[in-house]
Amino acid sequence: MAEGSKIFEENKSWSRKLEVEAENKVNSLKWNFSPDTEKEIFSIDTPPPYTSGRPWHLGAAAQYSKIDIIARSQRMLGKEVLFPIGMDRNGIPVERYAEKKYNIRMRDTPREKFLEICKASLDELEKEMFDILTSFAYSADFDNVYRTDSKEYRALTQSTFIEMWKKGRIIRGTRPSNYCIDCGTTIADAEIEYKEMETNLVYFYFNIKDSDQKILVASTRPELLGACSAILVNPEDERFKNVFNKTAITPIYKQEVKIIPHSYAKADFGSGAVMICSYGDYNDVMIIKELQLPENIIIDTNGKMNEKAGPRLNNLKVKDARKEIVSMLQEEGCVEKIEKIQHRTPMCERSKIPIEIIPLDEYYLKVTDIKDKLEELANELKMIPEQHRQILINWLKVSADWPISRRRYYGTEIPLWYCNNCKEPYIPEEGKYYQPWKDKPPENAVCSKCGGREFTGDERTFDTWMDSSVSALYVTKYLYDKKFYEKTYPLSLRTQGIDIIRTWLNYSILRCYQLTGKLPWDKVWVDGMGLDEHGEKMSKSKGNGIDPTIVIEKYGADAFRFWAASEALPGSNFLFSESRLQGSAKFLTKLWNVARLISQFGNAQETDDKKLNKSDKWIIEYTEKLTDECIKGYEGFNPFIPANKIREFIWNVFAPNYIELVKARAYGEGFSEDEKNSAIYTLNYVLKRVLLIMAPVTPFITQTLWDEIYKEDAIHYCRIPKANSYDNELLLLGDKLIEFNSKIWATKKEKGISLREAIKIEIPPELKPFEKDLIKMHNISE
RNA sequence: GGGCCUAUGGUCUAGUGGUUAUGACGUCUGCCUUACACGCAGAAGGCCGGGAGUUCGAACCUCCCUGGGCCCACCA
Repeated sequence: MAEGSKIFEENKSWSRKLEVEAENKVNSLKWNFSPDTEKEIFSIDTPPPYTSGRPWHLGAAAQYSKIDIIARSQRMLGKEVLFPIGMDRNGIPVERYAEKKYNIRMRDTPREKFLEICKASLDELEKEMFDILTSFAYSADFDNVYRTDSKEYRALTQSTFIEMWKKGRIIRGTRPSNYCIDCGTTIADAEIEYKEMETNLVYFYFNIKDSDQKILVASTRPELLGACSAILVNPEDERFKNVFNKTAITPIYKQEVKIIPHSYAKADFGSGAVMICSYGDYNDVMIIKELQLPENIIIDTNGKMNEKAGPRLNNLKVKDARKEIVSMLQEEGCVEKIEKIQHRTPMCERSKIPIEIIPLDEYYLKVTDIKDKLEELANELKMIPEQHRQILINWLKVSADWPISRRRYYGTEIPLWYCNNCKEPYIPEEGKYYQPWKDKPPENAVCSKCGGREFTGDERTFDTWMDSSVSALYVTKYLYDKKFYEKTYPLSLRTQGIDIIRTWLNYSILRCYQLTGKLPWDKVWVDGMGLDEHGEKMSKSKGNGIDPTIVIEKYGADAFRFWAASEALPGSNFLFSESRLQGSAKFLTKLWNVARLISQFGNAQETDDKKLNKSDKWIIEYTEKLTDECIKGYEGFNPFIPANKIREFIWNVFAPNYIELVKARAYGEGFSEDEKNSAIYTLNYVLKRVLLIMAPVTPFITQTLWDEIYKEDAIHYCRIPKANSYDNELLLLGDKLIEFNSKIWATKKEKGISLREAIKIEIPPELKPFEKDLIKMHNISE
């Protein structure tokens, strides 16, 4: 050990304790970005994590580790890296968090007060997020954190809305919308998830007008009977031929509805006759539109039936109304039977309750008329890995206009006022942050239609994806610094998970393209998801989530990062495994001990190539090859390659085959000063190189060793040297050397003698250049 | 019903036409060899999901089948 090296004397293994000691140095390095650089610019658009606090998702922490490896490696490859960090702070999750924590209800709390509570919650949670990020040395520009709820960010969101409004890309419409009663707002298709649920399929009779015939209808939504506007039967269905186009009378309500032959009705489902109501599901929406049937809305936005549903159902919740109407139908004696079926139900992904389809007046961002262009863009985009492109394309094919208004509080306000006289919307100029629910419009505001000067503000906010989908514009200062923007947009890389392709990726392309006419990035890197040890998605509700901070405390951040990098190729899902994480920690200890050994020889004098021993030349060639492979991995944003290549090199080549080979020479036992120097020089050469190429993956241990042994500047400010070409023949000879070593070890084992005992064995002629080292290494006797 | 992805020793994972098929974890055996027992050395363990085809040659390319995953549509 290096003389006086306390850290090596006291620590035989790498540990979290040593990381914490290094944290100050590693995390105090500054990563500000300068656009006026001579260097090539590399800019990354990373997901601003939602400010949800602990426990953060272990899979997310692993993904951010990989993203950090990408940023660090690009710096060490000589690029000027724009690596911003943002916090996504808008939207329903924090509102729910605040409601739960303080036991309040958003709509019963004064808006101003509610916003304050949300903001305070976010500030607390945000601190936790930063602590986690810095605990694994996330190296974004923390001096310039952006927050999606800041004035500046919201002004950008609003400006982009205003810009699109002016371009005619925003439409207002009363369309049947996905409505979550719990959230009290419209949600987008992308926010819906489906769940198989058991439900009752109720069979009941309608009378046919002016006849004693009946028709049997089956429905899972009998409470919508009052909104029934038609009955469909299949045109091929013989059972119903005699009632085609006749009029049926709804039970209870006694309304007249037509029986229409339509291919949508499937003869083999239920009774073969389906009632169309406004609105039970998407098909009702389609059919009512297609057949121009009347719309009769009997569910209100509070999730209760209204007076049109009749006195017995009025004011009942949907679920209760469903039970009640079944009783009512039974009282009328028209229920045939009730069947239990499995039903795939659309649910709100946040509140996990079934959505209702209710027509509401909302704003939409036009998508349908540019779907072809979007698909073209999706095909132009460079995707890493390529295979995930299809998820985006599939989604684009089915996506519709995007409803962007939300009836919530904690979000970016829709910057619109309405003329008190004629209701015409007034839209302000871009560039400022507007809060129409509490502020008056700009002083000079005049209604463009009637000249009115009195306005009422819109009280709604935007979908949060309206904010996050312009992150690429915010981090390139689209609104605030034209020069900066021109230097950095489009960005080099978008990094994200596979789970937000249909939201973040899709919406970002849509929005940035509409505003700039370009794709926002050159390439998109899409990672898979972190799963638990059984391959199941981790989630709080399932209780299989793992807190990354606990894992990091136990095994260390570098071990965690190394595990994240080495576990699977980017793009693949990866399973959490404590034993493999432990394996990563063991490898770091291996590296630690390699360094401990080398450090005790001190530094060597510079040596020219000719003076190097053959063994030394060999391992240097190997190191060049390794460097080359790692650089290629980094250039492809693939931390898997360097992590695994370095581990293999250290553990299977360098430590057992090279170090053992030259250890005696490094100690100077029976060798000349030149030979000794050659070994020490080479050991340091290789170690130094390994630390450099490994620094992006494991910033703590590499910095610690760098400081301890080389006492130079921060390793993370260094460049990875360009790989030299390497001598393949010498490498092949080295493989023979490795084989020969194994052969000797196996022979000794066979003979039952210990590794240091002498053995008589012939050294193959081709390995003569290594003879002197080999004799010492294996104690080969004459 | 449509689409996409995937299948490699007990587990996880590399490998895109010619390799004794990679590595990790686990297992077994022997070793505290003055860097490391979180270690060292050795070993066992794979008809590369099944079948057919292309090819001089296939884990790798094509087709079919089967299992797993994801997305979309449908399910009154």
